[in-house]
Amino acid sequence: MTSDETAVVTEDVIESIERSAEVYGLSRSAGRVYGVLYFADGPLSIPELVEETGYAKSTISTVTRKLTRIGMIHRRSSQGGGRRVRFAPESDLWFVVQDVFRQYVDREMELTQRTFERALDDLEDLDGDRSDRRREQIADLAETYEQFQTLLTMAMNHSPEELIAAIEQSDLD
Amino acid sequence: MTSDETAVVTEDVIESIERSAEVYGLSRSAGRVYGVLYFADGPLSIPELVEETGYAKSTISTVTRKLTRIGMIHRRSSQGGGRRVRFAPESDLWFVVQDVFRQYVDREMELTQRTFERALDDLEDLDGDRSDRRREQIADLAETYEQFQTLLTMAMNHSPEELIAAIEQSDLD
DNA sequence: TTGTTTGTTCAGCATGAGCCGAACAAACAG
DNA sequence: CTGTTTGTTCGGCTCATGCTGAACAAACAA
Repeated sequence: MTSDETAVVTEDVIESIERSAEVYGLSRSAGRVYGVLYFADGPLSIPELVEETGYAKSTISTVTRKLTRIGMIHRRSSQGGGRRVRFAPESDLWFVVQDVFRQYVDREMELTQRTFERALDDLEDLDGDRSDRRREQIADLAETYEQFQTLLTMAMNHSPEELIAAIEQSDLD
Repeated sequence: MTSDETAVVTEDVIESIERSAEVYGLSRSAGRVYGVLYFADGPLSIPELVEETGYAKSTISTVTRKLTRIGMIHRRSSQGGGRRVRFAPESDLWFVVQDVFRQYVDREMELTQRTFERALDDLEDLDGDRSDRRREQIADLAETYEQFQTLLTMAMNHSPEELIAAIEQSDLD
């Protein structure tokens, strides 16, 4: 731990990353680990992360596994041989968001739409004002949901630059 | 509680709404309350919601307050006079999303950007390789974040139809 | 071999959120 | 006024989650 005038400034930014991590459903420790790795001079091992973050070894082990699974950090394993594993941050966060979306949200939305479709099928056979109203209500819900789904799927297949350009372009009309 | 052949089908849809509510950071009970109101024949009072959902009165009171605050349901108060308050669902969910975003996420992101700017200012005065590297790293982060911010802000100022059309249009190039 | 370092797993503790029932306040009906 | 209905607030319970320390396994060094 060498003397470093930039440490204080960096600390503020890492705390900000911590808070953002929490907003997006990760733990504070996960944000801290990512932040430390982001500013590190190279990949860090678990003991080094323990030293830098102050968290227990077990916490670092769990957190690094989770962050690796969602692609926010990467294992630079077997570098220089040995058992020692090192972690490096993924700097393209948009890529991470897209990947997480594809794994979780997308699946959930498809399941929901399937439920709507099945409900509409079941109502097909029924007569009466009530079932007519239900059909309409569920069809409305399904349409809104499908719109969200379409929008998010399209967003996940483009870069932020492309999306911003597309919307700006359409605003010129 | 009259006999209703559509109840079974509706139940599946409400459960689906419950799960979606959880995904977006609300409680299961909040999803249930919204679902019941969505399919109700008119605004419901707290005792009626207790009857329909099975939750305790205190839970309904808390949940309706929260849903009202974020605009997912509305108080149809003082209808027919008296103290009895009734709740109706907001059917335009995109509107709700936009509103919640403006209140919470937007504020959080602006705060984060302010932190980045302050950090860059502080680093201005320092010399040396390390502070040069820090400046670059933080500038990268800030740029990514600003891109997200821009994108989301733009999304919040358009309808889903407009957004989908804009992206589809740009895909034709 | 024996000792050291690295990494994982697991039981236990603390904290926070959701929900409940009870107590309370407010409005109305008789 | 007394009793009933509606709505809010609060203490307490339960469950999930983050974090820890300790025990364990695996690789290396002596």
